[in-house]
Amino acid sequence: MDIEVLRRAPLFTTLSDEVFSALTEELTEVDLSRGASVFREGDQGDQLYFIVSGKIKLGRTAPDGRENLLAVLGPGELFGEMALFDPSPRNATATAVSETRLAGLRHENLRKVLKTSPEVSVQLLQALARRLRRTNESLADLVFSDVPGRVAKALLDLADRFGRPATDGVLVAHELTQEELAQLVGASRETVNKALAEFVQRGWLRLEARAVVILDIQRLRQRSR
Amino acid sequence: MDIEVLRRAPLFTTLSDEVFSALTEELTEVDLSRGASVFREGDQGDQLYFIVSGKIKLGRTAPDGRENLLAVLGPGELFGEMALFDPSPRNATATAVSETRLAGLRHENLRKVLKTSPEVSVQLLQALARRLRRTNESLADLVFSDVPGRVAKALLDLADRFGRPATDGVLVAHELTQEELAQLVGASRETVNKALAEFVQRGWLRLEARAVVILDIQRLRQRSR
DNA sequence: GAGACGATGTGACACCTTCCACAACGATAG
DNA sequence: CTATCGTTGTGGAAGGTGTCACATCGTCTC
Repeated sequence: MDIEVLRRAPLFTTLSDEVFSALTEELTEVDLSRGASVFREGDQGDQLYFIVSGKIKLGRTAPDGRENLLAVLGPGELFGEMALFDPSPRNATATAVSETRLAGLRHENLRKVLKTSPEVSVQLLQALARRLRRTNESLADLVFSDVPGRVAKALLDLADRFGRPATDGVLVAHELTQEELAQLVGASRETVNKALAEFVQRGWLRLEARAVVILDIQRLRQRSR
Repeated sequence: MDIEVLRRAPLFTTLSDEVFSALTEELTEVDLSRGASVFREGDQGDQLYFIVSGKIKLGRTAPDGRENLLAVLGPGELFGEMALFDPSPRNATATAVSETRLAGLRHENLRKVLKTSPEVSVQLLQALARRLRRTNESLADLVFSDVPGRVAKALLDLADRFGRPATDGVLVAHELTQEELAQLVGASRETVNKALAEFVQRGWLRLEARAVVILDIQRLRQRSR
């Protein structure tokens, strides 16, 4: 188990070495390949997960089968925390977007940590507050922006979190298909594809396999408002 | 200050009498009339609020002036908690929908309580988790449902929280204008008005001044899916 | 290399929703 | 009582998006 990533995660940086090592004893390692699910909507579950490496998408399925992504999370981020405090079934499905390694923590073990080091609860509160803020943001975007605007915003957000400087811009290896990107912004694949094509045609982007290179971040940012 | 409502609120029910009375010493009373704001988007603020009586809407404003409601909250509910843990400006404006009385609690005072009774942090975590769950729900609705469906859903939700049995159905005194209801479901006032008119015409609803009476909750529920 | 299959690119059309326009209604102030 | 202003009720045009339909491309397998 690669504990370095965990040590650096906000939730644990404040912990003393002793508490932290006691905690790592309790962690369960989970490995997933693309498309594999950690849990599904409706499941019972009381486990909290940290992403050690890879990416996880949180999605919901409508009765008619359509899907919608709530978030795409990367290394260092956590999910499944709601099950710990709001005792109802999982309200989303968590699926690996790429090869992914997780560390799982059971409710009872987290309890122990919360007892011995209450500052962890503040960290958890912060994590939840941030997530709520992001979700509120997405909600406002859905109401205010058109599809191209939401695509631009999603790309910028992905760039912030997964982007790496390249020779001619920022490489965003999001590892999502256009179908998944469409589910993330709440639109059809076709419309997203046309939005992307327009951005490419304007010279703001270059498309690669499950990745984009942002060439003109200024214009893209302007279009996202 | 009417402390009965606070005593019953989930956040405080677990507190001992001593801790609770120490806490109430720290509360600030705030009275608002319809349209008055507690805080605005972009404000700095480190206060958490409980609704003693009345209703509060949390809204966001787009650069072009359009508005969008994140939630409408009633007695016993709390808001403004994100400012405590995610140290950035308010990302929403809180406005009274009717005559409203609030109890405000400053960050430093909450800290004190968290120290002496850590179970409060679990309650706060639960409150945030519930809110996140609700927001995720709204997000999915925006993607999956058409405007009439979202209106039906919003009415059912308001009925759950503010409804009272009446002679011929459930009276929902939401106190919102159709404009506000439209902002809540993320649609234009006109479209919402037409959806309501259709429901009335089908005999599912009766409209009253800033209220509705739900006559056929079954059909309405069916339409909301 | 030949299929096969998933992912991507693109056009046409239908439909829902917004936007604009205007009428009707109700409460409040003078 | 009347004028005003916010709210509600409705119709029609314009525009964005989803759906459908197919072509193209790439990768993996045999």
